[in-house]
Amino acid sequence: MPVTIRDVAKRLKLSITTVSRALDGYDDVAAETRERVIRVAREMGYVPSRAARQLRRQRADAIGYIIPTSKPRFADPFFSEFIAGLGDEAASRHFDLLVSTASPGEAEGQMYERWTQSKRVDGLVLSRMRLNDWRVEYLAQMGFPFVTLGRTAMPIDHPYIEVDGRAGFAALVRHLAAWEHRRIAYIGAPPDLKLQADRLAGYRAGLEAVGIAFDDALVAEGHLTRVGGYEAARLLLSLPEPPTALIGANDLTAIGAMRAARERGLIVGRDLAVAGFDGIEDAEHTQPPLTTLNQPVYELARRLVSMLLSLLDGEPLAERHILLQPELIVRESTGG
Amino acid sequence: MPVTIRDVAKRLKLSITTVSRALDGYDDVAAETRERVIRVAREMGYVPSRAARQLRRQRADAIGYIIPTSKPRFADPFFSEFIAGLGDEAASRHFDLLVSTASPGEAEGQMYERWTQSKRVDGLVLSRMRLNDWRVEYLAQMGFPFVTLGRTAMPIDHPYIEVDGRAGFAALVRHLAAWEHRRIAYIGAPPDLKLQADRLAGYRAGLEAVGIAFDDALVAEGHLTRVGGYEAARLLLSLPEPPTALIGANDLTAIGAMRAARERGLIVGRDLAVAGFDGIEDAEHTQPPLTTLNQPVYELARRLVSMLLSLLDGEPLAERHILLQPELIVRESTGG
DNA sequence: GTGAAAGCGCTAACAT
DNA sequence: ATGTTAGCGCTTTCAC
Repeated sequence: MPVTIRDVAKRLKLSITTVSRALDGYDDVAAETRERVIRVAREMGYVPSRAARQLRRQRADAIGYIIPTSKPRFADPFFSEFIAGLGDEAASRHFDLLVSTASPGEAEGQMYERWTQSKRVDGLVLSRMRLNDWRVEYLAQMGFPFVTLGRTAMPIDHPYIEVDGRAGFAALVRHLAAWEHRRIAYIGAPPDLKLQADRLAGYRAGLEAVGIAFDDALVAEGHLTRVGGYEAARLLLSLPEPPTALIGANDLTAIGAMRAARERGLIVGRDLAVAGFDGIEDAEHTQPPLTTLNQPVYELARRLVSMLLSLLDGEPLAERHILLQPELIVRESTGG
Repeated sequence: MPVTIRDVAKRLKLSITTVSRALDGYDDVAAETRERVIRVAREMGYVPSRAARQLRRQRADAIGYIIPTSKPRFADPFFSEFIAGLGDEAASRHFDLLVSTASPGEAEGQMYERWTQSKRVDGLVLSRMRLNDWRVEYLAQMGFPFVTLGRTAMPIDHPYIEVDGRAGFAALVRHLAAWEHRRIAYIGAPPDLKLQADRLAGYRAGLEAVGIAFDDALVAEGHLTRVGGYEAARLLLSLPEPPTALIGANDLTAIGAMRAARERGLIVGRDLAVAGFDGIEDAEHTQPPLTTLNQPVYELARRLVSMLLSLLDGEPLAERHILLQPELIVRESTGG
């Protein structure tokens, strides 16, 4: 039913080879022929069959991203923006983006296997890296192309972009200390995540830099969710000596913490400083607006795809490892 | 390099035909043979090539969703949840989900064309329907399978699920009127959207039901975004006779409106009632928590995919048109 | 119950 | 500069 390259060739009284090459812009077809081919192909509404091309070229012209989430409602705006970036960059390079969700666990492994084995995708983008990440091990060992947002703690080399959570949180702690905060709490992420190791290290480094002793009791674990932040903050705020400042591992955590503060009758920005990480749009609209460390998620995503596609094309990467600094955006939630 | 059906056949000393049929569970292979085939195939790590299968069967085993958004940062959690639902249901049925973003306009048309023409996907899911939606026209005319979240105003029949915005907003207005509100404002969506027509109609129907005259001045346009809601609310609240209640076409709009209220020194829930639509998670964490009309986005998405896949399999749909009622969730933002 | 063979639509050696 | 040919890996008649 649909127009094939054969139909076009027949109409033009050319071989399908010539048509194929003309369409792909090879330079061994006469300029005039090429133009005729292109014109007629368009007229006839010819669209190359992806499946045939893939089968022949052994390449899917698609990349994949598996959203790492545990809940059906992965309400983190971070991912929305990330996916938008991935999709836009991929589309602009005529690649498809396959998306799936899988919580870390068995099903996750199956997804990765399915996509890599069946060559449904030519490359993968990973995010929310674990310190010890079997995905990296698996893909590296398979020789399957991938890029990651963030590193692991493993010695396996691969292209990545990382946003410097350590430096960011250290700067944030110094900022809070400059406002006379001495009891600064940290609501972290699950301990197996690289970002948790980094951000916690940054928090500790910041404390040390300003001469505040690290206090175990002021560190809690959230789940990078509003609810996680809320619950952790409730505990921290009910301490005999509650903190005067609260840092969330991400903005959602901080937003949840703000709610806990309000419920205790605290005015955020006056009685309690709160800050997060990510720079999601919500953070501008909270009451009061949230101080945060901004990372350019959309751009990050585009750049990652760009790196991945270079990898696929066998082009050398200008930069294989990119470290970006998050930008401290000070808003009312930390006083002022 | 990868194991093909040929390798498996050779190892088993069977024809590829038999292997293929055994793997697909046909009943004309000896049970014993089938088991051997399946076992050996697994042992050898055989994974069928998608491209080959697609080419042969003329079917992609994939569905597509183009996120309708105008900005790079499509921070609406609605879409996150929707995509999660689409992806999960698709994956559970062994389909891929292709995702792309395109703002309504020319690029959007190209995306739809690309996906339908190249048979990259077997079916499409549409959302955020327009009253007059060329996408529906185009796909219907092409005979391309699709399902939609929401209807259009056109006479073209297709499977859809719709959440009754009209009934929802009518109920919401009645609820507000019961709390003695007489000046109820509505911050709508762009006028070409079906949901806007419905929700506005519901608003008007609600007013009429409780005997409040419709007042043009109390209707503003947002863009279904926080910023849109914020700006519209600023205008409305600076009216000589400002509203005492504010309905946003969605939760983001309402959240933006709450911010505008705070900036004017109004206490939401006491000086001003605010309500939205969607039931996104943010709405539970605002200050105060937001009254909203909840729609089960994740489930909707799964059901839409389920409908679409039935369509692709030529199965008759149990229900071709589904109308669901949103659930009014009353929280503190509307007093109480 | 199993196998031989054709062909999905395309690309890329290898002619000419 | 253009054409011939051989598959890519799979499914599916059609024989046996």
